[in-house]
Amino acid sequence: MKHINSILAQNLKRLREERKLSLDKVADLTGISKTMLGQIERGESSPSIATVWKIANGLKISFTSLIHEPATDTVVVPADEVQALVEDNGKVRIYPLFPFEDGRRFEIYSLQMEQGGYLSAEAHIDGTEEFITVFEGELTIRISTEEYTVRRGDSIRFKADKPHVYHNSGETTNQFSMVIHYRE
Amino acid sequence: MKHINSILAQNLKRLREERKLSLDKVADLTGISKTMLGQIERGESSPSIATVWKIANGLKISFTSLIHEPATDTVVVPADEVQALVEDNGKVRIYPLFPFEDGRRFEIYSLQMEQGGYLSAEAHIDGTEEFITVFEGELTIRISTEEYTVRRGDSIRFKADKPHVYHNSGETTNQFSMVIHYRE
DNA sequence: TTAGATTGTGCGTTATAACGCACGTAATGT
DNA sequence: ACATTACGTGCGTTATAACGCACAATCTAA
Repeated sequence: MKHINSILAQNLKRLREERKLSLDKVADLTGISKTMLGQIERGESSPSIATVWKIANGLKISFTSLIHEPATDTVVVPADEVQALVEDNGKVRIYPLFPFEDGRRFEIYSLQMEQGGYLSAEAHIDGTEEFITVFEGELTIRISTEEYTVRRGDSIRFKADKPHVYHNSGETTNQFSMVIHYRE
Repeated sequence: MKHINSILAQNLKRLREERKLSLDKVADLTGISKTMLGQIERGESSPSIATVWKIANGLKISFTSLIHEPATDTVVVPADEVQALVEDNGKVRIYPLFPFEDGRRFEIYSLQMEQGGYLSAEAHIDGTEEFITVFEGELTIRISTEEYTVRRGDSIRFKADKPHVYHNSGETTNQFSMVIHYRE
């Protein structure tokens, strides 16, 4: 969600400049105002799919070529650019580091829970597995009736296609990474 | 542009019902209000790409699977569902019948020009060709300095990578089809 | 039957996409 | 030097996406 606008921005700008077209020309070809096109190129706007469709048609290119991420070998995600989701009245902070994207069947989170924090998760889609490594503090996971406690340095893998609960059972704030893998 | 909303609508509804999810559940998974989700499913809204991105992520599916047209063998385009583009103060009406779509390298229009109507077109991208068949009246096309007049039943093919002008040189309203082919 | 929960839709409000217009800058021409 | 054109951005307005709330219909429970 963070990138999609900038991806479109880059693609549109690149495609336009490759063809040496002005914003006016593209506006004429697509039926989208050049003001809007400019804002899209600068990543200042999150256009509707109808607008993107018109642009693709006007430029005679596919929809996907506009939203497809130019294959990069390396991506850096600075900590301060990740906006946390908070749960349990701020006691639990979830950082989505590498969200699910086409091609990959997993996503990676980093989580932080204050002492006593709780987080309950619905059952994921069938066959889904989670891989957790604890870097700080202590974490207790309850899956159905079973309960597992993992501490600093420990890891755990479990099938996440049933409801499960995370709980900071230690005395300090904990921190751990989570990889969620979705079956093909 | 006409369909994109309904394509997304169908895909979303299908994917949701396949998994037996309620709008509330999907709202929870995606962070999009169920009101909006409902409107999208009914084709009443043209969501922003950021919204579509969130839906794709929440449901763990690719962006393209949401906007990809379910392969249909047959498509009917009723005349009254084609909204005309008008030029030359209403003297020229352009009906986009089969717009450019990924996979195909051409698009098909139907045009109608009242007596005396003019329509000038910019140069298309290099290698582009137009195929025109006149079904009613008379049509004169000027490409650079050359001029060609085609009448009912006649056809013409020309390279459209330079500016060209269409003109109804006859005494009655004319009508013709136009196929524009873009080089690979 | 009645009470409770769950589902999808309608309504009013707010946020923002999208537009037309006009301005500042840069490039071009004479 | 000046005028002219072309290009991209800022501003104010309008259209509409997106939200929260609440209602009507359907299903469950007892």
